[in-house]
Amino acid sequence: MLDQPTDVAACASAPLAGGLDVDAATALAQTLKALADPARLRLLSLVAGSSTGEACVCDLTGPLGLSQPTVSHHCKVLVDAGFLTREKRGVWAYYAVIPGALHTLADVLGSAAVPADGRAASTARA
Amino acid sequence: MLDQPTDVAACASAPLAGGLDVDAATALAQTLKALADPARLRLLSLVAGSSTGEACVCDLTGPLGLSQPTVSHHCKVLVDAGFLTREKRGVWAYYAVIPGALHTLADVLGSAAVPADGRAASTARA
DNA sequence: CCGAGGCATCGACAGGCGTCAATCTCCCAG
DNA sequence: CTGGGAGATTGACGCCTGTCGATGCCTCGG
Repeated sequence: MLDQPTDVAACASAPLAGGLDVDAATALAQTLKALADPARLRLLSLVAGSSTGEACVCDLTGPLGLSQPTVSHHCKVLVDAGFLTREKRGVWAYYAVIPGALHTLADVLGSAAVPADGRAASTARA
Repeated sequence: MLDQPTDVAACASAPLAGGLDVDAATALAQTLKALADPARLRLLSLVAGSSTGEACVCDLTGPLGLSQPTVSHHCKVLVDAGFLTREKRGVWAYYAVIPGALHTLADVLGSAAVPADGRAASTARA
């Protein structure tokens, strides 16, 4: 299978123009970047696994082994990325996972995972 | 480094011990971090959308607008994360997406995203 | 009204990561 | 055997980010 001597221009001829455009890739990367952190993954898991489905910052600092400002920062990132909701009740701020947020992301990744043969991915709108 | 929880027992009684453990979270975060980059997302998309399902580095530098070392670096990251395969044929190195890699990741995220009603993913499924 | 406590914000620091220029290695063509 | 080209590696630089201590805000209890 090494018979493309004349077609050596394969490297330069294929336009390869498909795929996500720059801003779509940037947006998806930012969403993924919000999850690409052990502390935030564990934080999400703790909140999701809570008996009431929500947790305040002081509940998370212990299990996570992080300081209160750091936990607050991670919560803000996850809220900003659309994975958590923040509800201030009295002195405490309760965070809860947004149902379907992770599933939506999983669906985007799964739909992009069908290369099949006819360039299925392309612009897989979010 | 690892501090010992002094058991402040602040506001809630729930110990919140569930969730992913540290190493699982770290591993998943590392996989996600490999995808959390616009250049790598577009690279994957370009390779997956290629007519032959594979592409060499010199095919990617143009569409990505990145230098050859940078593209090679991103390819290495994706190969290391289990999203791409590398096959050296002659002078060129052809990269192809591993079928099911993205789907597996999507499945992990999706399964963790089903809190159903109470606690869901991870441990303690009663 | 005043003290206490939870949380967000600020400033600072260290580490990681993306990027490129320069260089090296390897393989093929002649 | 020699030249050329593709790709990987190295070193350096700058930006981004995770982390913490200190501090301010805001709400509740007394």
